[in-house]
Amino acid sequence: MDGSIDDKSEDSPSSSGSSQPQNLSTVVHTITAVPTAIPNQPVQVQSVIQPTQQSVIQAAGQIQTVQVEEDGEGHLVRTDTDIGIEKRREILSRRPSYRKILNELSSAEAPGIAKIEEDKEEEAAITSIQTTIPSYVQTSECTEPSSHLPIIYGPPVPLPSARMQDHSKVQGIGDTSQDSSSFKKVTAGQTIQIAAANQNELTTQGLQTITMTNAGQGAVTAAAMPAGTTIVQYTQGDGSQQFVTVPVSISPAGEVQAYQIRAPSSLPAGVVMATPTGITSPQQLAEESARKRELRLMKNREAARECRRRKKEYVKCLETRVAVLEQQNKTLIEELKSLKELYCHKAETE
DNA sequence: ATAAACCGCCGTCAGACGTA
DNA sequence: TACGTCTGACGGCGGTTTAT
Repeated sequence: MDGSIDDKSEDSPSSSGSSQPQNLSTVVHTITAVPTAIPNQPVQVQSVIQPTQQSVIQAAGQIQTVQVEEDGEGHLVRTDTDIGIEKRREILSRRPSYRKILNELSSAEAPGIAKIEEDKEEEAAITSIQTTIPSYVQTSECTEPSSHLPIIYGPPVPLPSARMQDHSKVQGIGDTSQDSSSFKKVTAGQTIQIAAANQNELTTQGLQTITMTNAGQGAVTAAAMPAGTTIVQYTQGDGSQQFVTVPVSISPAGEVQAYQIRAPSSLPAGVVMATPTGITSPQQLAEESARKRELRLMKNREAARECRRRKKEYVKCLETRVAVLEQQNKTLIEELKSLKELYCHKAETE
């Protein structure tokens, strides 16, 4: 008996994600697993547990050491030991974020597997990849066994340009200079060409045009848009349209007061922020607070979206894990059974 | 056909937590 | 300590299913 229970072929249709199941536990050498959501595609275990092998299973904030030992009589005995009560308390006190959980899963089970990128790395990844890979493709290997893409968590909407964010100041509506102190007045409704420090970068990756449309004049339907706000529409390099709400005061002469449009790193992807200069009146303060609220809501919207996406992925990951563990359990039971039979048969012959 | 139940998604709020 | 982020909870909305 070589410990191999299932001798399925290596190229089963569901084996595309063999790298992922390997990460699930060090106990099982090669497992081909599919989420329970896919029926009639059995989880395959090609090489099963070895005595005295130890694995750490981390899921849903639970840390457990699974120790499998041979008791000297051919019986496999599993003993569970906690990894530090402190640690467990720490985990139970506040559930870690889905990002953290997935990161832990990834790092504990597969050093090679890509982790969920941190925010800074996200931006870098977005710069290089996001514009070419649709967001729905960018998913963890845990949930998409067939995917060999790195885990990249990005916003659903491609960025205008991450590099633009780095430059951080696409400034001076209509102003192509790099001097942030010089802002020019423009007339509402006109199309503005935005320039960056490196024009080539901008035209190939980022913003191309911005059209300022005065929502108050009915040019654009803007429900629940605070008074004085204006929708800034810009066209991305891929031709898709993006909209940003910007508070703008129109002077009697029909001029837009100077605003600095920038994209601070703290903002969600695709969001630029307009900072008014020289606001003093109560009305302007109210507008400013309304703008801040809009911004906050926008960011929270985005955060909620991301949170839900992570949660979904986490749940999928857990489902996969359940499938694998169930199969593992089944295999162990079968192995125990066969060993018992073998033992009994041996005892009879002697 | 239609009302009710169910489900999934979304936006918002509140509170906990992390960080500069 | 102020601010930003994350996430549970809540309610609304639209689509689908089911019973009548």
